[in-house]
Formats: sequence, C-alpha cells, structure tokens
Amino acid sequence: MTENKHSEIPKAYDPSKVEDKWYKYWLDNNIFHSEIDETKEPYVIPIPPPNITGMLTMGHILNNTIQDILIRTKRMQGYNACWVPGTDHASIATETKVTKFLEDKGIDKYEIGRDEFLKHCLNWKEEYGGIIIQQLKKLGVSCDWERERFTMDDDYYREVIKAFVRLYKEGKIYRGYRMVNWDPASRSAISDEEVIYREVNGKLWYLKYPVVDSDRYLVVATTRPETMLGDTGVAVNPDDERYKNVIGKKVLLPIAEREIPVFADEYVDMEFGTGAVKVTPAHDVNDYEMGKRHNLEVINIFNDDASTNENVPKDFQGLDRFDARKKVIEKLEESGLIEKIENYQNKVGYSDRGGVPIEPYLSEQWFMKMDELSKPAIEVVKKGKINFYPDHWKKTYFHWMENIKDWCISRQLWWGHRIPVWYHKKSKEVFCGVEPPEDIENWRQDEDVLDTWASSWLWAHAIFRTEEEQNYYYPTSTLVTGPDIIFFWVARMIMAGMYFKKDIPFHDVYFTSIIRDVKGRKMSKSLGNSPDPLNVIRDYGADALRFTVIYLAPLGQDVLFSADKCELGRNFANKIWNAGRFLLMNAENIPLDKSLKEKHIDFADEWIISRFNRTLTQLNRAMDNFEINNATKIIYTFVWNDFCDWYVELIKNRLYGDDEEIKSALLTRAISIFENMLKIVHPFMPFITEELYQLIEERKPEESISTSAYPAVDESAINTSAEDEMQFVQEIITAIRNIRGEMNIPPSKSVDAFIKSSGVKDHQIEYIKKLARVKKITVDDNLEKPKASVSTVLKDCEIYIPLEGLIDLDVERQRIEKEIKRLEGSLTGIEKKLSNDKFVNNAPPEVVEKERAKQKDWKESIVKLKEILINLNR
RNA sequence: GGGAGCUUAGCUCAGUUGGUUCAGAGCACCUGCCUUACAAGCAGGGGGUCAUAGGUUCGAAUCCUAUAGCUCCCA
Repeated sequence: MTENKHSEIPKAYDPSKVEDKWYKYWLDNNIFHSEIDETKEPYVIPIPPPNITGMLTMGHILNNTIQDILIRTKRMQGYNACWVPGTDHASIATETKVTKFLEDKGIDKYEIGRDEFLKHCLNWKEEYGGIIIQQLKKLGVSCDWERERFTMDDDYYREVIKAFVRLYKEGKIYRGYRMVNWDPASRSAISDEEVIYREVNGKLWYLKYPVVDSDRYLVVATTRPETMLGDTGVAVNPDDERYKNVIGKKVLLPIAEREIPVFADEYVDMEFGTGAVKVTPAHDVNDYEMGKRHNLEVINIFNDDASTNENVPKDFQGLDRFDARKKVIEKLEESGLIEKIENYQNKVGYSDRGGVPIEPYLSEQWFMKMDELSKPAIEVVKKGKINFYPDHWKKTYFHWMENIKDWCISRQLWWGHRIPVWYHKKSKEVFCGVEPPEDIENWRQDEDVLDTWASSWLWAHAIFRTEEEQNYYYPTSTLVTGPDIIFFWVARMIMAGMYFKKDIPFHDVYFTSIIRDVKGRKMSKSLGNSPDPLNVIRDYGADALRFTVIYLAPLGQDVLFSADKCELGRNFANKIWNAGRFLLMNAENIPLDKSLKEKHIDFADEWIISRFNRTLTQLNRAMDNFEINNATKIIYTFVWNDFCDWYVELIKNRLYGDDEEIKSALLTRAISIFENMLKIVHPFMPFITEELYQLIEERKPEESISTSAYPAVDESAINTSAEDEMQFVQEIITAIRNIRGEMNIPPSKSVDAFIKSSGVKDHQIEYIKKLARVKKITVDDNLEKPKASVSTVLKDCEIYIPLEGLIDLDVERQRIEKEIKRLEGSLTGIEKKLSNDKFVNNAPPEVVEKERAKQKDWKESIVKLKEILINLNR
C-alpha cells in the first residue's frame, strides 16, 4: 500500500491538478510509441491530418476522442497500437493566409517571387502550424508523436512526386485546355468538390438584342449580364414556334457592337426566361459545349482575377466582374435595351476556401483520369472488405464513384507539391520525372502545384517511411473522419490504396457526427457559437469533455453541444473519484491482502462480479460494432448505478463490522473490481483513471494503466441466480424506500418492517436494514398485518411498515388504489391477449407462458391489495 | 430534379433480431434529506396515443406504403 494519506484526497476531483502531470508521464515513458513487432498484431489509425492553419474545434475533439478511445482500448488489449498523427499543408488555405500575413507587412507575394514566398510559408508553418497539435495534446490523445508527419516533409513530398510520375507514365494523368472552376480570389483552379453551391437572391435581367436587318429584338434572360460582353451567339430550342423565323439570322450584340448568330439547340429550355438564351462559350460550361457544337467563337473576357480584359470595349476594361455588371446594366438601360428585371433565386457556386463565387474559366490544367482508378475502389467496398459506419454512407460513396469525373489536380499556387514536369525551352519536349532533367538550364518547370488532396490521398501508406514499416502497418485498421470529406479524402484514399499498394488503405471507416450548437446551427466563427475546446477543458477537464461529447454523439446523428453539457462528464468523473476516495480512505485502516480476494464471498459480491462481466460483454460488443456512444452508456450505468449506488452501499455493513479478515477480503476485492472498472473507463477518461490507478498502490515507474491488460470476460462469473436474488432484494429495498418517501419519513428516522414471504433469506436481512434504514425486520410466511401499518405488495412478498400515528388513511387508500388500478390496467391488456386463440396458438410457447405467469402474479397482487384496502381501518 | 438522415417525456437523445421486466436515460421539474465516498450528492415521485394516416401480423416505437415537417448531400 502506498504511503499517501488517502484521507487527504480532496472531496471534489480537480482535473487541472492531474492532467498535465499524466500526459507528461505518458510521453516520458514513451507509452504511445510503436515499433514493428512481428509477435504482435498491429492496430493502426492514420489521423485525418488537420490543416496547419486550423485551430482546434469541437469537431476535432469528437473525432480525436473517438480515435483515442479505439486506440487505447486496442493497446490495452495487447495489440501493437499505432496512431500516426500529423498535419496537412493545405495549399490554398495556407497560401491565402501567408499572402495576407505578408500583405499586412506591406510585402507583395509577386514582388518577392516564388522561392522567397515559400520560405515565408515554411517560417509561418514553424511558427503557427503546430498549434493544433499542441492543443490536441491537452485532450489526452495517445498519438505516436515520434511518427508525426507533414504532407510537405521531404520524404512525403517525394512520395507524392513519385506517385505523379507513375500515374503520368501509366497514362492516368494528362494536361488539357478545359473549362474549370476558377477561384478568382486565389487565382487558381479548384476541383468540382471544392465548389459549394449557395442559394442566393439574385436577379434575372431581360436583355434586348436587336435583330440585324429587322426592327425587332430578341430578348434573352440572364443572371449574369456582364458576360454578355463575351457572347458569341443566341440559342433557341428548335421546336420553339416563337423563334423559328429568327434561326439563322444575326443579332447585334449591344456595347460590343458585334454581330452574332442565332441558332437552334436542343439544350435550350423553352420554359426558362423567354426561351432564347445568350451563349457565352468562354464563361459557362453549357455554353462552352453548345459553342463547340455550333463552332462559335470563344471570347474570354476576364483576367485570372475575374476583372475584364482587353477583349471588351475600352470603357469596360479593367473592371471587377461585379463593377462590370453595374456598368453593363447602366449602359443597356441608357440605350433602352433592358426589357425588365425580375427577382430570381438561384444557386451560385462559391469557392470553399476563397469564399467568392467561382468563375467557369478556360485554362490549361492537369487532370487525373478517374474511371479506371475508381473500379477497384468500388469493388472493395461492395465486397465488404472495407466497412463504413454508419453503413448508409456506402450509397453516397457508390453514387459519387460511379459518376466520377476527371479530377483537376493542378493549382496555380506556389505552396504545395510542384508538378514534376519540365518543358524544353527550344524543342518543346515534355519531361516528367522524379529528378529534374540533367541539363536543367534548357528546361522550364511547370509552374503549378498539386491539389492538397492529391498528396493526402497517399496518407494511409505514405505516413510509413520504410518498406518494412508499410508491409507491417499497412493496411491500417480504422479511419475516423467526418462525412464531409468522403469524396475529397476517403474515396480518393481508397483509390490510391488500390492503385499504389494493391490493397485497401483501412478496414473500417467511422464517420463522425457533426457538432452543432444547441439551436442546431453549425458551429462557426462568424456566429460566435463555437466554444473554444481549450476553455471547456479548463472549466470541466479533458476527461469530462471527452466523455460528454461521446455520450452525446450517437453514430450518424448530429450533436447539439454547449459547454455546460459537460457537467454530465464532470459529475461522472467526480462520482468515480469519490468511489475511489471511499475505498482508499477505508484502506488506511483495513489492510489489503490479495490472497483473500476470493474469500468470504456472498451474493452481493457475486452479483457485482456478475454485473461487471455482463457489462464487459455488452461493452465489447458495442465497441466491436463501433457503437461508442452506446459504450459510454453501458459504462455509466455500471459505474453509477451498479457499483456506486448499490455495491458500495452493500459492502458498508461488512466493512464497518468486527471481522478483520472479512474486512480485508472485502476491501481487497472491492478495490480489485474498482481497478478493473477503471481499466474499462480508461480509454474514455484517461487522466482520472490513471490518477486513481496510481493511488491504489505503488506502481513501478513505467507501470501505467494505459498499458495494463484490459479485463477479459469471465463467462463463469456471470451468475444469473445471484442477479435474480439481488433484484429481489433491490425490489424490497425500493418498496420500503418508496413507502418512506410517500409517508415523508426522514432518513434519520428508522422504521420496523414486517415481510410476509417465504423468499427472504436471513443473509439478505442486514442489507435490507442498512439500505432501507430499517431497525427491525420480521419475516414470516404467515404473519398478520400489524396494526396501523402501511403496506405494499410485490411478487411473492407483502411488506408492512407500522407507522402508528403517522398514517393518513386517505393518502394510504389512494396509494393502494392507484397501485390496484395500475395492475388492473396491465391485467386487462394481458387477459385480452390470452383470450385471443390466435395469440395462444401462434405465439411462441415461451412467450405465452411468460404472459400466463405475469397474469397469475398480477392477479394475486390485486387480491392482496384489495384485502389490504378492506382492512385499512383495522 | 435525385439521394440520405431525422421526427419517442418540457429539452437533448437511447431503444440491437417485432412479444407490457420496452416505453427508457441524462438534464429540467416536485417532495424529503448536509445518512461518516460524493449537495458535482442521496432517496422517492410526476410526466410521453413513440410526427400523421393506412397496411402486414395473434401482437408494431420497431416491418411496409403514403403524407407532413426538419437537416444534409448531389445535379
């Protein structure tokens, strides 16, 4: 036993005194580090690398808590647990941030040039990029920090380049002049997945285009009047009677003063606007396709920042696209060429990162062919080699995979993996290689970098540096991530795994909930509704936050979170703390003796051991099915209801008795059960459990609960008869407490009880006395109801509490009548059922039997209660 | 337009294979308690036609269909 004075253990658990100490201890003892060990099965989690520009959010808390619970459980279960942490370089986000950072200092990115800018990026990463990692440590996560990776680490960088070169050489990557989603803010292309559509209240302008050699106008409706400067045609539906006579004619495009053709195309929707649409091949995907079909001229009117270029009339050049819109409208209005303006709601694509509307823009980009890459990735999920939790995400996955389009992987940015392609300055030869061409002075490297996801899609294997490590740790075990990146990352990682490693990247994918505020709104900085997790940890403790957030997060459901909900976890931590405090304080006076652990066992001990093993069975099943939320509830119920509410109370009689050996045996056993309980709580609440584990006895310096053996289920300890007996005793105690409550008898006042039953055994009586605060209990199968007593009827058991002078006959009558009414209601239901031949004949015999037994019990109880009612005045 | 998820106590949510031990938990509420682990606590209590309407079944919160409302994804 340790020398600590347990009576000095504070009454309330204070996480701030505990958490940092144990995190340091775990790191100092290298408990989270994994090395190849062929004798052990690896269990591996690749962290979803947070963005280096990011700060810890509640989403990260949930996500990483789940990962930590999984990895800590497996570690204790003897797996070679390896959780690889890291960050991703977040090309656009970081470049935007650093550009802004430099601007604030008066430095222009384009003036200092690429190399200088990249130095600033690295500096910025050194300074700020590790913040989120430091924040994560406060949560207690057991990542293998020695393995921390960054998507721009030299060797990771090389992996990305090697992957590009291989895909290029195998014909999976090509360069093409295409219409892409252009983000004018970052002046870069982005992928389809990075476009988010927002409903906006816009306008629909009806523009009048004069028909050449005629006095009529053709009216076109558009949401983007400024693009008219790039119109090169007007389209109508071939079946549209209204316009049959203008097909083949020309209209004079206002402002630009250009004659453009009117043509027919099936694509045109007769119902939209006037049925005639302006066609701008350079700035609309559908118009581009139409333009190709009809050989229209393609006039690009925008620079890469979406300002108007030299292809528009002088007065209109150099304007931002929204200023250009104003000016076009003004000009057309002056000329009387606007028929009308309607309010119009439509969806506009915005850049996920840049936050501005994207511009469909023609440019030279690099693409990855996805059709063949997707096939094996679809297979492995279909065949169940990879499982999704919740399973229904498969549908979303398949839908996207089966309609997959080529992936635009080039970005016009500097921060990222630069495309390993060189163009010969004279011969225009193209070279692609991991190493640059030898006569580098004759070559010019492609300016673009790769989409960040084209680096992080290699994460599951590229986090391991050597071939041996990849062979041992890959495929990884479980990926825990948000469903919002199912396409960006999960799907692409599966494709990368199948392509580069010929094997799945992970076996299970757990899709987490989305954390919202109490009103169900998404957490956002602008709303200010996102609590800072570090403040929550400071106020409630990391364990409380972890437990609460998991308790609130059922699989596949959103979580409505506010910091004060952490009282749940804090109170639970305090409950565990005080249970430990109780046991340890007793251990100051009662010597512990492990040789006595199996001695002096009575049914209460058998019951709690049985309950523990049953709980463990349920817990294991929940964890196997990734029902982590359910797991917290199973643990909570056992700890609070079974162990604290009942078992701790049940052992007090014996613990305060005279038999020293029994006391020793009992306390040793209780502490041993408590210690096992701590172990199953530990993955959820690592700090408090380590603290208590270390207080229980002097441990060796490296002996942590984190690496202790997880309890195994002992089937033989599951004892149904002890559980039944305990349930009977609990019912009696609850019944007496109920009477006390209803009769307003304070706890300080003890009562006597008469129990008419043949089922109550002598050894149960002391427990009933203690827990129901009864002074004297008389048990007799034939006893008469004592005078002036309150009664209650249980199955095979009547209880009388004499309360001379305290009984209000009306209250007592009402109490009994209410109980009779309740039972009669149940009885009516069951008798209806039993009188139905179809039920009796069709239902399984054991169900019918069960119903009959219930019917009998309730009938008997009603008879007894009625007797009591009749004799009430006696 | 296509798809996914949700609707159970005042609030937030559990409820695995249909069977009155399955109508539950936490919070909130009411009553009584500072009972030598814990007032961040203990004991007791009230509260729900399981969104609506049909259907399958001996039996439906649970399975099917339709409707309404909310959330999200894709086009």
